[in-house]
Amino acid sequence: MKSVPHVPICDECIIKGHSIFKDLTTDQLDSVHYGKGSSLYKRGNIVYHEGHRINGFYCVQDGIVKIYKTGIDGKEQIIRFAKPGDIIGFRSVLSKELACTTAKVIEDSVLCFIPSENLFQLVKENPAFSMQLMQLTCRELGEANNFITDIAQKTVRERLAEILLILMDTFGLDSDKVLKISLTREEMANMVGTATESVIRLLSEFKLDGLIDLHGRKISLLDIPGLRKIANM
Amino acid sequence: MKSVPHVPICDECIIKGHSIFKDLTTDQLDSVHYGKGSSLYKRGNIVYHEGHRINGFYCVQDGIVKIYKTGIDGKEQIIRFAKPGDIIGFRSVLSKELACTTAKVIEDSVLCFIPSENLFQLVKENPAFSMQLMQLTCRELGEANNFITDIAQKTVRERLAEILLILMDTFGLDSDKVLKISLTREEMANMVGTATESVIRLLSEFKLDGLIDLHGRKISLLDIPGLRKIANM
DNA sequence: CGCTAATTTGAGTGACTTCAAGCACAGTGG
DNA sequence: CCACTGTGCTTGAAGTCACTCAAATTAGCG
Repeated sequence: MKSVPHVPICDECIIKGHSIFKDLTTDQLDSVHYGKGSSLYKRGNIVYHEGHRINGFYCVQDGIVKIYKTGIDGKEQIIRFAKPGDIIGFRSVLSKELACTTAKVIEDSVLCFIPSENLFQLVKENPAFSMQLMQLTCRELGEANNFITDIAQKTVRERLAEILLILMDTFGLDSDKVLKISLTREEMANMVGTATESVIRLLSEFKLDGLIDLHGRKISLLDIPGLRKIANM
Repeated sequence: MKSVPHVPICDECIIKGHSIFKDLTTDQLDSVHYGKGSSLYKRGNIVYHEGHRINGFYCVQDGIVKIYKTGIDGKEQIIRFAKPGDIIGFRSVLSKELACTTAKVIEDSVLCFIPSENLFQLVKENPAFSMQLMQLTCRELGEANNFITDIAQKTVRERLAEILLILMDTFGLDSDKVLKISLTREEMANMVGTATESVIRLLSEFKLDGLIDLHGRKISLLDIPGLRKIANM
């Protein structure tokens, strides 16, 4: 990572409008802005490491960050992806625990770092901000519970179809119905909780059934209702 | 459920000391106390239903409540158990979503119901309380992430051993090393995310290996290090 | 410098194995 | 007596292993 020539101004940040920061006063937004640092992270950079202490959280200004846990013999379990406007690392800051996940950049990113004290100060003086933060964690918790149920009850095939649809909802499709996020088959396997080979096999099956089309990492979702049916949603 | 003859007084509630309520002023505790209702719930009673709106949350005064989601063809996925001092339903209240889980009493319980407005009021006027609540949800989120990784990567055998240890940590053992919570094999299966038969078979295996002892629903944990080894912890 | 050669990384396949689900049925005990 | 526990047997989904092939990176070198 390296520092960014032009530090993005929170006040002007597109992120402001629809994020947890939307209830901050101009003064509070300024305090975030002046307290923060911004850095450019290249693909592959680690933002923070599982088990390490972090003394602040990050706001994704640009790029995509993969949040994952490392399980048995180093196998990754991807928890979520953070895209512009999302914040990462706040869970560990708030609960005052060590980071329980690793954050790795998968598309060159600009991240703003906001120190813990700043966060705690805002919670103290702005109840609306606290509510936003709480709602965010509660929504994430709800999603985590859904995922637990899926992973425990659905087949790999169902989960893979579901993940494709979730990726579509999160990152969208471009003109040719191609998913706007590029993942390796291994990463997809680490989301679904299966082996890389199984993902490869199932994706070709989906292609054979006319549900999707494959060109390397480009995956086009051709038959969304069909995928939804397989995913049991 | 039926109303309790003697409404437990928050001020005197043992729960107060170690719960999210510990930072409330006497006035605030009073407001919770006078705004709340208490009811006795018998085993099998449903406290709230997945998909329904709930206009408040519950504090478990006594008993055990099972929190679960209903997945494909009605199969339960147990998310957690709530014991005295725990609060349930707050996730949906805070995120202003419909309940994403069902809460069912598995040991006769006394639950205090605290209306949403009351909760929002406290968040507004007591930042320390907000912090407690946030830390609670963040810790739960961390646990959920752990569970996702486990269920995605560990075998049923490993998960079952782990669940036994988690139940020990949560509910403790009595004099004879017997787990202080009584679950059906099906409920254990619904925690682990497996079939009832698999739980039965694995429990007998564990017994054969001298790790546990079985007397109906009474499960004694004989060799905790052994279980920990199997669970990969 | 430019242009192969060498290495790495990811996608894809086939053969084989194994874990665990599902079904059917037999006890059993509150 | 019905819900729960327990057992045997079968089958299938998915994991593992062992490769090939293609593309992308890096290194080597005249």
